[in-house]
Amino acid sequence: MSTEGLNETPATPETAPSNFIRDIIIQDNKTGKHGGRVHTRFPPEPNGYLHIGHAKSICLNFGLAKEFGGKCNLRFDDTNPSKEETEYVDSIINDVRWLGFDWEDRLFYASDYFEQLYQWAIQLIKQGQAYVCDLTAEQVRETRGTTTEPGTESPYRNRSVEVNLDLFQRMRAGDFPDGSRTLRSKIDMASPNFNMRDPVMYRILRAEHHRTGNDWLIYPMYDYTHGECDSIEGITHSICTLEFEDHRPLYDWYVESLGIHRPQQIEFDRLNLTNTMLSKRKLLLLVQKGYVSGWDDPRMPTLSGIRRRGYTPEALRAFCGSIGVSKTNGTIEFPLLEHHIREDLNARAARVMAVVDPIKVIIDNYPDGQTEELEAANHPDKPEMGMRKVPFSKVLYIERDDFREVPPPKYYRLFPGQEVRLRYAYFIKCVSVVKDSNGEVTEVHCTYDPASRGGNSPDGRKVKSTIHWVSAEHALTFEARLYESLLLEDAPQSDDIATQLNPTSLVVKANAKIEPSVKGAAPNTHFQFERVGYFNVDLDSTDEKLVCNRTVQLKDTWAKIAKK
RNA sequence: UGGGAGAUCGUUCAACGGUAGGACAGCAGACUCUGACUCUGCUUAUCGGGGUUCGAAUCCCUGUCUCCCAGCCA
Repeated sequence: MSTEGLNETPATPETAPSNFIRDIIIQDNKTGKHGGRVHTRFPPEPNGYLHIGHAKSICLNFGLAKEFGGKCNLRFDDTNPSKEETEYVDSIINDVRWLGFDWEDRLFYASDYFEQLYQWAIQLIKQGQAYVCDLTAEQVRETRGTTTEPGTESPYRNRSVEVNLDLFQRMRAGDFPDGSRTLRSKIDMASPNFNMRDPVMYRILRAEHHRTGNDWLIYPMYDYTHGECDSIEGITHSICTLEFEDHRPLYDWYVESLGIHRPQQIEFDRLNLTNTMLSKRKLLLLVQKGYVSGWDDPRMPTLSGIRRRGYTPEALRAFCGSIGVSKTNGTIEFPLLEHHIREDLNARAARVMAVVDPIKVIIDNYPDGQTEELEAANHPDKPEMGMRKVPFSKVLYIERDDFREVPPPKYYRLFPGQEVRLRYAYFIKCVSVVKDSNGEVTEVHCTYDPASRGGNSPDGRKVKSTIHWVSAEHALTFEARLYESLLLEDAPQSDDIATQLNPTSLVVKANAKIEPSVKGAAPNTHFQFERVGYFNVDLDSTDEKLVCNRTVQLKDTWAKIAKK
């Protein structure tokens, strides 16, 4: 045991907190398995936008490479042109970069290797390990067998090498219609692993590819492609998610049959998060059906959505580092993500006063028409972030929730007879209220103590509460977009997305008020609206109209007390 | 049902035959010009049953439960 941290051992690969993949790499480096090299890759298919689940994989792959002085490639797995688009390629490049990772000059595409893959397919045909099959998709399915029964061999399985070579060449040349033939691996129709029952390597598909256009009429399947791409790039550790465990024997079969460099496939559990969905298919549905405004809707778990919401790459990286890597298949609680964004923003975001749901306060004994400027700190713990001036006058707005005509137990904000502090300003005491015909309070009348200017009374008098405010005359009106989780707390497990959506996932406050100092703030500037939450300036903001997104609420002890 | 993988506080990750620990969440308190932050303390776990061992979360056997697989998707 260490002696009270006297000679603290520096963190080494052996002593730092680890995970099973890191352990494998450490072990491999010890045995010299890959010559001490660490080369990983992040291989998305460009068929949608990246989400937080991908962030876990990105941080893992790039993080491991960085830690061990290795490299990590960005490679697009673009073997199915019917689903892939340049729009997705661009967004993925942008998102990985935003997350803070650099693939240097190693941006690759599976489609870069189409010709090589084709040549290797010919090699497998020549080795008697691949054949052209004329069965239809339906027939292939019917002959695949079941969990308990072996499949039956294709009648085309034993064609001669010459015939196979000719047919395969003609598949490429366009002699046959889509779906009429495939190139299959000759492995084992009786294997308990379905992936080994003569898997399809190539299909005939007349679809325009986002990079190769109409050059190809046949496209390689994932299983045939992935290991070889890894091999070409010299990947040492090919990290993927759990559902590919069953594919590993096939991955190995291809690189071994071809006699090329064999990377090691390692599977880990994909990220699951409560209160949101991380399936590309469902996210696409949300976009298509208009439940959200787009892939970058701030409620979306996509990197572009979460970025617009105000999450930072630093927070996301910290989150990914904290969730660990295993094969357990668990679900992370959303509050852990919120914890990390609060932690990051608490350290960096400038404080500002904004009233999201305003109610008018009139200081009866404050001179009409008078304005003064009060000093406010931009950050309570960071004097280097400076001070700013906040205008004060007779008519103010405070948060509606900060006033109660009849205070509940333990409520110590403003109510008739109660004295509170206006942050950085004065002590005020509520003396009366004005109501409209519905009995709703429209004005709260107070008196202030001029001696308490700046926020403290010379007589040492204490107040229980400090509330935030803006001057009605000086405040900017802005639109506050208040977000909650996309899905209901106890969302029913079903494919019907509509029934799972949280109806209050977005609440727009069009008449929110904010101190004038924020005027002109650039999009994506982060603020803490004191006592309310962390917000950032939305892309929709213009010079005339400020729009802010609530990134995350501040922790709210009062809300818990009030609930009891 | 055949194959593959997994099971440790509420959640998640660690402990790699030698004191079950951290983070988040929760609870209680201190501090506070943010009911924020910070700080202090507390609650709670080795899936069941056998074995091996001086000693088992860890090794062995057995049972149970959960996840993945029968695309010409990735």
